[in-house]
Amino acid sequence: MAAERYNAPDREPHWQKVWEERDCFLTKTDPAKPKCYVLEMFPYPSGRIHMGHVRNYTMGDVLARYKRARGFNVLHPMGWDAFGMPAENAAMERQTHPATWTYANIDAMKHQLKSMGLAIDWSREFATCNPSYYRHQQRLFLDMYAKDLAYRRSSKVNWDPVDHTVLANEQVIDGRGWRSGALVEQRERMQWAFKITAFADDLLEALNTLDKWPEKVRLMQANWIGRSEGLMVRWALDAATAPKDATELEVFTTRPDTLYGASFLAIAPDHPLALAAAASNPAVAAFSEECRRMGTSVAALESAEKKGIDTGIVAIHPLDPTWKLPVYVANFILMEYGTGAIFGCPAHDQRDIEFARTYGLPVVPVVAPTEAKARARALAQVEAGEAYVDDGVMINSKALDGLDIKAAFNAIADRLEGEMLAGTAVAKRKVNYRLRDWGISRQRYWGCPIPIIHCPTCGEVPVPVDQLPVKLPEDVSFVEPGNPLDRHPTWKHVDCPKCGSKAVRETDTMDTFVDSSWYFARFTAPNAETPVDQTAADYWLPVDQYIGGIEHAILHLLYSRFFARAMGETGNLSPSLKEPFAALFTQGMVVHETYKSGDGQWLLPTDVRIEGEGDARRATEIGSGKPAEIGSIEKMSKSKKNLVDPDDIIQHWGADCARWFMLSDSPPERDVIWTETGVAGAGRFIQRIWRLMGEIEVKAAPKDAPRPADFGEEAQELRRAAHKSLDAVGRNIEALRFNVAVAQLYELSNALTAALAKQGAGLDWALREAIEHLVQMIGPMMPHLAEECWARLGYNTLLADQPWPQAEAALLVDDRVTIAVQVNGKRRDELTVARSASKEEIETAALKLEGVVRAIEGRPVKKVIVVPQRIVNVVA
RNA sequence: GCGGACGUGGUGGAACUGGUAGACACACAGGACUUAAAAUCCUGAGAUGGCAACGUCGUGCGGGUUCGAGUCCCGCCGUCCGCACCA
Repeated sequence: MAAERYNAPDREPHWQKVWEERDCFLTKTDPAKPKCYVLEMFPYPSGRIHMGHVRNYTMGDVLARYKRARGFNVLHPMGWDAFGMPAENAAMERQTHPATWTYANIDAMKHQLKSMGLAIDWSREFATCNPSYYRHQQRLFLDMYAKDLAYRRSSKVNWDPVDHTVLANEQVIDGRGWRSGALVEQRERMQWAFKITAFADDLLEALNTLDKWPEKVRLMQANWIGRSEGLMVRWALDAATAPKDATELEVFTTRPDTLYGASFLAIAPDHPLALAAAASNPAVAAFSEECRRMGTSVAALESAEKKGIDTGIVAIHPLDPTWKLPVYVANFILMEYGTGAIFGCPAHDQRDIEFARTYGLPVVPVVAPTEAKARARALAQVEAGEAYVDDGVMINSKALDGLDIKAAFNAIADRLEGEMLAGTAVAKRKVNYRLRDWGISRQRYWGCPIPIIHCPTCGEVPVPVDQLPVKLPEDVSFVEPGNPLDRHPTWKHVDCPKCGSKAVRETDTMDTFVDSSWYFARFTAPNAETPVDQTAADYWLPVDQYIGGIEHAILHLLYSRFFARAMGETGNLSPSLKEPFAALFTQGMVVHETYKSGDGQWLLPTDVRIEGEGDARRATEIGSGKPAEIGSIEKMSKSKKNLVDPDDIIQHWGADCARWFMLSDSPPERDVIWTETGVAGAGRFIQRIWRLMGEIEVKAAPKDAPRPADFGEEAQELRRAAHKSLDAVGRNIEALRFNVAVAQLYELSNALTAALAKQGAGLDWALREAIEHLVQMIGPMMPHLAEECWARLGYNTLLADQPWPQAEAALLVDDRVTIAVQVNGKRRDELTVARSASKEEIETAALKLEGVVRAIEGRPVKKVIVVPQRIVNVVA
């Protein structure tokens, strides 16, 4: 027999062609069949797929193919998240039009994805930058506008004063514009927003129903929504110190119980009171100006050194009119949260205590544990500059002393709700959310136009539905910074649809997160005349398994959940749907070693040669022959050049090899380290299967041979191994534990290899059965190889159309089990008994074991714990 | 800064609901085949002591609960992710 190697790069295109010619993966809406909608987050068309895509789409593909084999009508589509900044950057750098660049990238990436052999229904493909998609998105916007779910309000942007353009947070580096280098300013602008806060409670509550989502994602979303119950408290301002017309300051607090520990008030730099103070106080104005230069990123604001400035304004404590507190402007107070003002209680808030110590403000503990020692410790901790944030009872709080914090909260709230300031209650209980409305305005060209016309007489006028889509003009230039739509000579000038007078189009486009917030629904009927086809959506939704990166844990997923609700409210989706993704899986990243040349330049893995092992491992720069430095393992990125091109891998090893490696070893939710040796190992396994096929052809029973009446022990053993794999691999694929499924397939191959050397009744039949099962189980993971093997086994059907084989229950349980026997918790021996052995039988046998007798050393046996089929523990 | 996760041999990892830690793979070492190499096949291996039988230690660190802890609880350390205009 010729030991020919399996030539993947030669065979893979063949099977891809066969699948395509036979329309294998085209899906029809068919209510008669059970459905399964498998979706991976669609890619941004950057130009080339990367290993992260390979991993993501392989996982989805395994599940999609497996579910097909299990008899489901599987929807597994693919599209392009095609709007976004990189296309505009490319346009500026290379003088290409964003559309040209994007569509060329889509072509290239589609070609690459096809070479992976994915079981995708390509007839449903769409790109979000195509008017045939965004026209429906504009429709959704108008529907939301009609329901007041889309509205305009003033909000902040990063303004580059040199380029006269709005910058994304990632374009602000150390407070400066990435191109101009100018100090960035915060500016207010009228901007469009979606009213996601209208659903805050529902978005939070419904997290409980998402039992197939990772706990951590639900937690992150819950924290992001940030529901808190607190009190709005109005503080009177000392008229002698306050700016004209400013008589009070309203503060939101979740800890009114600590009011007696207050030592200052702090407001955001853009709080109206701060602006008023700045008008007459140059120092405050200068400080506020400095804060504005921090940009709009919360991370930057909050990790900056805590700073503030005393405005000179004095507030009067709501519980004691003689108690006066200073009002500061502070850089860590956010206008977006609560009222943009807080009262500082240093003893019980870490930020406040740091602030108080910097500015010499009093620190008075008002909560402490009851128990003396714990109280002393808590007070010492506060003394040392660390806030006490745990539970306790009130101290230094007059009438509240001795109450627990919850009772104190209520006592204060009740009292202040009853007291009056300028005719209305001083305080009011309030549920507050951290979640803010979703600002969708972008001052960019390459996005979905917002279908609104601004008329000097009629105001905001929606573009009539029959005039959609509002298409992006094609004749634009990117030589100057700023939004090309804004400076376009004709596009924005239109007549008002209502009164016919001269008006202008909205030139803001939508955040690209809008595009990706409803694409899952569009896939169910990608050519429908309405955004969504009810019948198709009702059948297919929700997505049964959604797979993507953890970096989308909050925004994209929360926005999609919001869209499902908003579309329900506007009649675009069934209101009963609510949750778009029934199950979510977040996969880890693909990481790789980094390399640097002697002069500190990053090197591509293909530019270095690695020699040696362990500590003796050395890298050499191939071009120059000079030694290179081996750096840390990091997420694959262009900047660090630690990239591996999927094309190279597929051309050299084949798609199956890349797929198999992506599935083996690392658990899918964790990072996987891409290594050359790992790919080579996967390549070896492919050849091993191929050789196994050759040997089996000689020794196995022919196709369709009748099942023997009796199996010898060897045959029985192999059959048990095969059927156990069948059961376990199926369960592990369903649970997306691909690495474990892979290990089980290795074990079955080992068992097959071992069985080949044996003889026994029925073994030839068992070999045939086992190899067929192995090939079928490999099918979802390495579909090309599996088809090739299937044909070689004598079938002229497609493996892709075969049902998953049924495991025989009788072969799944062994009648004898080996259990460990411990003495005082340490394993000393083991015992093989009948599965059905009773506790007493096991105990008797265990106590006789040589290892057990030795370990007991003649001591009396105090107790014997027997867990049948598991363990025995002798306590002596 | 805030929020969230993760940590097991030389390496990636496995271990069902607290029940034999290290399955499976990579790398390594020895052997077989070969003129030789590659490929392939067989064998070995957590660390440590011992010729061996066998013992001791061992799941980031320090405590705790339990007959029994990688798994549960408390406190640390380290690494990574998100923070609203990157997608």
